[in-house]
Order: sequence, then C-alpha cells, then structure tokens
Amino acid sequence: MQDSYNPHKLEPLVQQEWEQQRTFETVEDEKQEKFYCLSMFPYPSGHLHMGHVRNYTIGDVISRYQRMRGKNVMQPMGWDAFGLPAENAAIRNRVPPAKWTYGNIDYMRAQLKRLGFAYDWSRELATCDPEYYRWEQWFFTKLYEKGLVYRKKAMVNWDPVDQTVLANEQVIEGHGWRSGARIERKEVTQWFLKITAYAEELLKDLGQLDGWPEQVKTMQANWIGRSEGVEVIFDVDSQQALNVFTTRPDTLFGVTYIAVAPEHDLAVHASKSSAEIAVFLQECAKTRVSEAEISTLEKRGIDTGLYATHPLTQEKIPIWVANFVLIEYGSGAVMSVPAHDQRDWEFAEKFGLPIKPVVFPEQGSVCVDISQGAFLERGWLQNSGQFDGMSSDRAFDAIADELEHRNKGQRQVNYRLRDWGISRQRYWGCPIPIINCDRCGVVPVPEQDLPVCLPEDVDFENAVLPLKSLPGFYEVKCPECHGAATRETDTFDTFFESSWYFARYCCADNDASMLDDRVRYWMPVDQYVGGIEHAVLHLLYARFFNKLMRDAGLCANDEPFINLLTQGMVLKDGTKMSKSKGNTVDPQNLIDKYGADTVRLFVMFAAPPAHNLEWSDSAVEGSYRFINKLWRLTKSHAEQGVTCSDGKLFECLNGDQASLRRKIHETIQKVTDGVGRRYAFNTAIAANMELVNEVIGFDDPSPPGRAVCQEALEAVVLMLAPILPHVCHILWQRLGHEVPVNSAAWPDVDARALIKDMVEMVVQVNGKKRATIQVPTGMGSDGIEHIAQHNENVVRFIENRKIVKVIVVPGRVVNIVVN
RNA sequence: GCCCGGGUGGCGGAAUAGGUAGACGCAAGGGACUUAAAAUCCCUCGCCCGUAUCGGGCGUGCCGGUUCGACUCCGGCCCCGGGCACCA
Repeated sequence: MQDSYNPHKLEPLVQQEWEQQRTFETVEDEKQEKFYCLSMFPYPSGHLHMGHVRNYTIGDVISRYQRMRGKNVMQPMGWDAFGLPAENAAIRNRVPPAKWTYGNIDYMRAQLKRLGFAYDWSRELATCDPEYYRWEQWFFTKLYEKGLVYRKKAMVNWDPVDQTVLANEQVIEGHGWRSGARIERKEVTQWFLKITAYAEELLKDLGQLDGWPEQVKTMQANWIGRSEGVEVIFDVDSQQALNVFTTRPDTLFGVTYIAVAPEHDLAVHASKSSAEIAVFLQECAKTRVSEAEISTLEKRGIDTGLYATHPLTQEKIPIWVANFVLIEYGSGAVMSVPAHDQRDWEFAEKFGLPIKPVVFPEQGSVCVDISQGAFLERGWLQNSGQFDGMSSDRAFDAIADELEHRNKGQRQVNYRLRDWGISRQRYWGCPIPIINCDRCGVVPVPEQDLPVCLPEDVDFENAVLPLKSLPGFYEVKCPECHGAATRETDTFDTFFESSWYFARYCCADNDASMLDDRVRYWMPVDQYVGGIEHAVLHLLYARFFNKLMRDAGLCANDEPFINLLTQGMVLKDGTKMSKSKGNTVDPQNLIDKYGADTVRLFVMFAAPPAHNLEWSDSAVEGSYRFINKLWRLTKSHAEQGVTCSDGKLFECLNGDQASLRRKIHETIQKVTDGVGRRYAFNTAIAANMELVNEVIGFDDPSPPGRAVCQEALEAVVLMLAPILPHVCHILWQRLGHEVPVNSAAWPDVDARALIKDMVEMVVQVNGKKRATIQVPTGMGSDGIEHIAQHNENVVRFIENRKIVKVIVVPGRVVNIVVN
C-alpha cells in the first residue's frame, strides 16, 4: 500500500483491472435477478459538464449498490448524437457535423472512463449511426402501414433572410439569431405521429408508476389534459359552421362573442375584404410559434364583421380574431363567456364587448359582482331560458342533451395533448424514409432499401445545408413504378431517436432486427436517472414509443421505466448550466486536480439528487480531505495486522466497544435505507463520516477492540464502494480480502448490536424544551412521566401551576401542559 | 400567462410518519506542531440577553390558521428555478 493517497496513480490501475477482467460486461442469466440501470444518454456537445457528472454518478452508485446486493446489473451508455449544435459547429468551424460529432464522442467516452463508471461498453450505441437509425426508419414505415402517421400543415418559425426554418431557441426577441431578420410564421406540410390515439392509456398508466415522483406524474397528467365537455356547433352561414369545445356548457347563454386564431380560415377569409384585418393578421404572424410567447403577449383582437348563430337562442354572435387563440389546439376557435371566464372578461372589457352573467352564486338570485372580474365558480342559472333555476351540474347535462337533440353539438372528451410533429427541416438528423412520386403518391422506402443514409461528407458553405440542396440524395426512382421521384428531405425530431434507445441497448449488436428476445429479459428499465427538464417531453414520448413497440409485438412491457429519479439541475449564477448560455463548468479541471473519487464524492455529498445544485468551486477540498483521512486510518489499522471480524470476540465487549459496534450497525441501517430506498446519498455519506470520526476517537489495542475497529472499517469501505470505487478497491484489499470489493456483499445489520439500555428523551413544558433525560429502554409512560416531572429545571416551570395534560411519546418527547 | 418544484446559519445542506431546528461538510476566527510552509490535530462558530461549561428570549421567505407540539399540515401572498410541444 502506498504511503499516501495518490488518485492519479491508483485510479488508472484499478480501471485497467476492471477492463481486463471485463467486470461490467453483462449477459442474460435467467437464474439471476436482473437490474437494468439507465442514465439518460448525453448529447455529445464536446465536454462533459457538471450535470453529466452528477447524473452518471447517481446511476453508477445505484448500479454498484445493486450489484453488491447480488443482482445481474446492466448499465449501458451511448450517444444522443443528432441535433442542432453539430450544425452550428459545422458553420462556425467548417467541419462536417459527422466529423465533429464523432470527435466529441471519442473525447467524452474517455472522460466517462476516467470517472470510473461501471458501464457495459460492449453495448455502446450512437443514434447517428445508420446501424441504429435504420431500425427507426423501418419502424416508421410500419407505423405508416398501421395508419399511425399522417401529414398535415403546421406552423414553423421562418427566417425570411436566411430562407430557413428556425428552432424556438434560435429566435431571439422575435428575430433570427444569425440574420437578425424579424421572423415570420409559415405553414409547412409535416409528418405527425398519432400520440393522441394513446392519450387515454398514457394517462391511465400513470397510475401504475409507483416508482415515479408524484411531481412528474402530475406534470404529465396536466400535459395530457383530459377534460369532459361539449362540442358546440355555431352556424356561420348556410355553408360554414364553427365547432368549439367547452367544459362549461352551463354558461352557453352567456356567450357574447367567438374568438378565432389568426390562422383560422374565417380570419383569413375576412382579411381578403378588409385591409385592417389583413394588417392585423400580418402583425400576428410576426411572433414565434411557442405557447409561452403567445400567452405573454398583450391581448389584441379585431372584429371580423362576421356573425355566428347561437345554437339555442339563434342570436347573432360576433366573431373576433384574437392573438391568444392557438390554431394548434382544438378547432382554433373558442366561445367566449366574459362573465364566467377571466381571460374572456379582460378581452371584453378592453374591446367593449357585452358581459352577460348567467350563473349566480345563490339559487333564484340574479346578484353577482362582475365589475372586477369574472365569476368562475359553479352556481345556479338565470338568463338561460328553459334552464333557469338549474344548478350548473344539472344544466351541464340538460344543455348537452338539448344540443345533441337539435344536432347542434355532442358530448366529447377533449385532450390538451396534440399529435407529435416529427418533421424537421434540418440536415443533421435521421432521414424520413419516404419517397414522393407524382404517379404513386407517398411511398415508404421498402425494407430492403433501408437504411436511407444521411450523406456525411458535406460542406456547410452557405451557412445552412438542407438536404434539398443535395440532388444526389433526393433524386431517386420510385420503388413502385420505377419512374423519377423525390425523396423526403426532412429529418426526424431528435426525440425520435431517444424514444427507443433504452430497448436497443438490450440487443445493440443485432443487425437483423430492431429488437429481439433479450428485450424480454432486460426490459423494463428498473431505474432510470435523468434531469427534471425531461419530465414531460422525452419521458412522455418514450412511454408512447414503448406502447407502439409493444403493440407491434417487439416487447412485452406496458411501461418502459419502473423507477424514475429526476435529478435537479446544476445551476450556475442561479440559472441552468447550458452551452447556449455559456455558463458551464468543466469538471475536467477537478478530475485533473483531485481524481475521480473526489469528484464523485463531492457531487453526491453536495445536495440530495432531486434538488437543484448551485455550483460553487469551494467544498471539493473537503471531499478530498475525507478520502485522505479514511486512507490514513485504514493504513494505520492494517499496519498493526488485519484481524478477522468473526462473531466470538463480539460476545463480551466493554461499554466503549459495544457503543462503537452499535454505531456501526446503526450506520449500516441508515445507509442501506438511504442508498437503497430513499436516494439520500448525501446523508448516507454524512453517516459514514460520523462513523469514521468515531473510529478515529476509538483507541483500543485489545483483541476485541481491534476486531470492532476492523468491522467498522470494513463496513465503511463496503458502504462507500459504490461512491468511491477506486480507493475502496485498494482499501478492501488492504483489509485482507481477495474478492474485489465490487463483487463483495453489502453489509448486513446485526440486530443484537443495536440494543440499548438507556434512551434519551426531551422534556417540554407547554411545547418548549426544558430538559433532556435518560430513561431505561422500554420504560412505561408512568415511569417516564415521573422522571420528567422531577427534573430540576422542569420543576422551575411547573411548580405552583396546574398540570392540565401530559403527552408522552416513548423514545422521543414528554410534553407537560400547565396553565 | 399556464403547469410543476423550491425558499432553513456567512455557504452547501440535516431533521425519513406532526415530536430536541442547524447532523455532516465548507468558509471564517483562535490555538498546537514546524526554522518556515504545506499537511495534520484541538477549540469556537444562528441572533439577542443574563448571574456565561449554565440558563432565558427570538429564529426555518411573509401574513394568518389547525394542534399539547408546525421547517413539516391548511388558506392567502412574495421571491427564485424548471417546462410550455423545433435546445437537448
């Protein structure tokens, strides 16, 4: 054993041993319980950042812990390799995206290896590899055959100068980030996946995800947004009708106007005969497509001059265009009831539209104050014809019945969830395997022609490279009629790749099919670890894709991830660390200075995994000091000869020895629960630090004393091995063991060691702490109460007062209530 | 704007089921060792008061409530972070 702790010498040696022994390569074994531990794969941006280090250390600690519990643990790693940053780098550095990406992968793989993560590298995959994306192209054609994909027009951000589609991120305050031009909305035909066909199941199955944080399930449920209501038909003229969905048919008589989105057919139609409306629509078109943007805009609107007919009263209802109505959501039109909806109320106030109350807080009354805002609650109807006097609940049904009877509406379940638009007008992505033929129409690329490979040797001369500018790519023969045809030049949303990679890891070497039987052994993932920012989009798409694969017979499980740990973000200066904000911290400097174990210890100790972690450069030093302390302690113990920690010596221990031994087993109990159940790694580390501090203060050269000391050090080394795998590998050997620590069994609690004679309790008077007392373990309430009431300091507060009540919580607290 | 989180010493955090607020660590200050430095070890460390190893008062973003007892539960507010469908 080296004299002093030297991670730079020790860590590469230990890593070399793991590599030579193939310690972390895993094969299916029906006799052994499996544990699939997965961390969200990184985008190869160039360097690991602190968020990666945190994410992957958490996953590695869980993997190594489960391995010590005897599970067959599979922990894979790969690369989410398609995406926008590669195109930006290509423009900046004149290097093809593929080259840049593969270079980054090589660098980051080396960084991950330097951190000592227990990955099965034989399963590594990169989503930009045709051997990977050919299967999602194949799967897309299967979904096409099943009718689960379709084309429709949708809005994109358009940069009129660069003549290119921009991502939301690329629009800075309404202008293209490169050209600076005011962006416009533009309609483009795109491919969609029918995720709404699975809305009900995606919502219902949240109920079986007991291992997911409530927070994430709530966000997904709200995102899916199931609501029950009525679709109401408002006739515009003899040819046209407007369908609007409402969850409040009881307010139908309070409708005073209808608002449509600026892209709605009626709005476009009205603009043809009114220059004023045309200008308004043009203004509305100069804003980004995102919902956040639209909902924070000042509410603006304009009268179209058109009217719709109220389905029950036959009144003429004016139709307005409003900038806050989303064309994407529902029918792009809403019925407005300003008396009972706050947003409608504000719009009506601003434009002088009538506000007609129809629901009142008390039965039979027509009193409600709507001067300061809308009345949102349910109540009793008036001003509603035959429905006057009904409660909102009764009126819901009565009005729905009446509409259905008159063929002017029907009950409907509505979802906020929209179908998933998967087309991207970008180069660095997976080509959509479709050929457009003038004669045969849309033709999916036949299986034998897959993969449709993305040309990788390209030059970004003009700052943007759509596949449209590569005739060698898009000029093809139609697979059906063999005439000249055009290949689809859009690529998939990169969420497409990340929606099924977890299944592919189970059989990454299969070049004959997308998935195989091994998926049935490994799936579902037992533990998924990743950032909270993925709570909705990625995690919902992955759940959806899993169900698509199940229905295609490719896997058996309904849900992909049993347990989910969403780690908080590593913030710098109070905001998310990200490349685009330029506030990243390079962990490489820390690894170079302190080694991998210190960095791992620090990220696990600094905060509980689910919390955000505000980065600070100090405090790493303390982690390094602790490892040194443990090193010196083990060294000086081992130099006096290692002892066998067998049970006999523990039978008659003196007070100090028994007390240290109790501390050992209390710590094992706490740490096992902390690591195995609660994800409380920071307090598990603190508990080990406490135990180490006690061992340092324990100086007993007798055989039982040394045996207890040996037991303590073994326990600490075993419990810290998942976090500090390198140094614990060496320390475990030094404590006299031949089996490597990563294959050793997690320590067990000896219940006999936990027994205590006396227990400390707090005495309160009227809820204020007045004393602490020692009472025999297992003493009854009467005895405890007696001791408490005779404590010197307690007496000062209770004498000459009447005791009203005494509460005794055994083992914790006594509260004496006096008046 | 809507949905979801969070707010505790100088700092990161602890308090698992409503029962001792501040574990563990960082920073800081004082001391020991040393020619010196590094390393290491010891002591102090929420605020205020007193008769100062002890005792008292206050204290977990703000206001109010429930309870013998609230960081924890309930109602209202403020601030910070994440997501909002083309960043990943």
